[in-house]
Amino acid sequence: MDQPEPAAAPLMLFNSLTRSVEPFIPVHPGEARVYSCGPTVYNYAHIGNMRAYVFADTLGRVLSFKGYKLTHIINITDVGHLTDDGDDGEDKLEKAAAANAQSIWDIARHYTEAFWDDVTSLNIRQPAQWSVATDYVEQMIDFAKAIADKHCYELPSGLYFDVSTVDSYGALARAATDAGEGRIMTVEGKRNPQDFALWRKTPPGETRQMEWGSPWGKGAPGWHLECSVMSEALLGFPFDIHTGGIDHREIHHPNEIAQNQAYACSHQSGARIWMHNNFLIDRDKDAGGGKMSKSSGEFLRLPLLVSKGIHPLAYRLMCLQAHYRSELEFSWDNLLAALTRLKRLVMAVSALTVAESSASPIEHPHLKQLLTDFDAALSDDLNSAKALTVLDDVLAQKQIDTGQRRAALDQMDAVLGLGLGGLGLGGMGLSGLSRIDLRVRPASATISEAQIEKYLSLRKDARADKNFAAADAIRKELTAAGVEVMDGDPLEWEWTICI
RNA sequence: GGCCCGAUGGCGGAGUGGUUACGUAGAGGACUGCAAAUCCUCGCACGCCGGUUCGAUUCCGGCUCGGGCCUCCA
Repeated sequence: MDQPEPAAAPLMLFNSLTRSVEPFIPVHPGEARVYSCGPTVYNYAHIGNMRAYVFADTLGRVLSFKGYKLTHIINITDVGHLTDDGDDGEDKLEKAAAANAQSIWDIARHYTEAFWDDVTSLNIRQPAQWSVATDYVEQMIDFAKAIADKHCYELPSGLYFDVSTVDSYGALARAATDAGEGRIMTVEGKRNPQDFALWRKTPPGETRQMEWGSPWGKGAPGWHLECSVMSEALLGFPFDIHTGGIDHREIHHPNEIAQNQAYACSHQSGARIWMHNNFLIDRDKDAGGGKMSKSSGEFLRLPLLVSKGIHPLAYRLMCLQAHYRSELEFSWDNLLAALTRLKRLVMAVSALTVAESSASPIEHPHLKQLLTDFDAALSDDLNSAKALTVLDDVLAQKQIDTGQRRAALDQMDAVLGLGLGGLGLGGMGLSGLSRIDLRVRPASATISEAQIEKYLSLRKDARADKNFAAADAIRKELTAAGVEVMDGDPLEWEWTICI
């Protein structure tokens, strides 16, 4: 007697525009087109920054899991980001180039590559395209030309967008339209405090490393323009989902929407759904705690975690344990807790041997139910925390055939991206994580692995001779060297992580 | 000053009008020469004060505390 197939849950997503959870209805049937605000490559990304890309990746993986043909764009901002809001502040990249006596293009390339390294480490799938802002300057000029007459005005410092020319400016931010006692810096001649630059002119007598000719003089595009232009060029208006950090909800995305409305001669915002991830919070900061930010000096980068012996996917798991719209507290204890969980997951998964005949399709009714639960959790505005508990549940069903369970886990890990299965790692070509991959050598370690093996071999002999005093002495030495001995474990030893 | 959000066990973090996920830490057990690792089992929480309700951690109001945005930030 066949059970009816459980219906897949409709994908529900929180739309910042309406501040409510809405069904995902693609603009183009069967497709999902997503644009994510990417990094400004004037500095390294800290782990808080990377939360945004873990989130965007999770969204993309869920869309793929639900059967949509995904086109994901992430931009690289290599021009146009100012050090202040006055629209006449220094360009961050120009500033960084000057500080390091390097070409601005070298700076951008260096930090872009560092960012891509982090993306790879976190098993974030490659987007359809990394759109680089400086490749689109001509299109930005064309875009600005198209809206200049009706929506813009020129000042000595540049071309400005008049926010009063579009409907309901700032609706996304839910901000009051009058400036009040806001701290927006004024530029002489701006019509509205919120007006922003589409084009920033190079001040007379100066030359910048990055500047282009335009109808408004030599200069560089404003920051907001690039996302409007690249999202339109690569995805077309309207597209499905625009993502970014929650900080963009107040300024950058409202400005982007205003430009899109002007360009499309429509009240539509360009994207149907705007999604924002919340911040990673670091309470332990000297300055009393708060969100991580690049401008406050020291910050945590992924390679620092790795240098302490923590596998980067532990950070991914830490992100997945929380909802993307919740603030997430960073602490080393937390990260280590995620690392332990990841280690146990990897062990449990690798213990599932696959008999050739028993893999997919999944037929066991309980496993089918668990897959349905997994789908329901993620379809409920990406509840990855709950989805992870379903994954645990699959591992706990010891009475079910291991091949069947392994197949179910592979499907699940295709969405979670934790490198568990090895079969379901869409796009990355990473083979499944093994226990030994998680044994990351800390930078502070001084003992070589060959030495460790030698000690362990000596200890094994001592134990065989029941010379426990000698065995314990060797273990003590290894402990002092940051090596934990584990006799009953096939791995035999592990690095001790010191924070 | 304006706008907005949050408060769940030791820590982190889901969720819910009535049996309160999960992880990690902790306790007990198995295993071990011992320890570790692993496995099994088990405690432990819904900021304060009112209101609505048969019943509130969950809904409403107030309070306290914390955080975010209004500068650059994911």
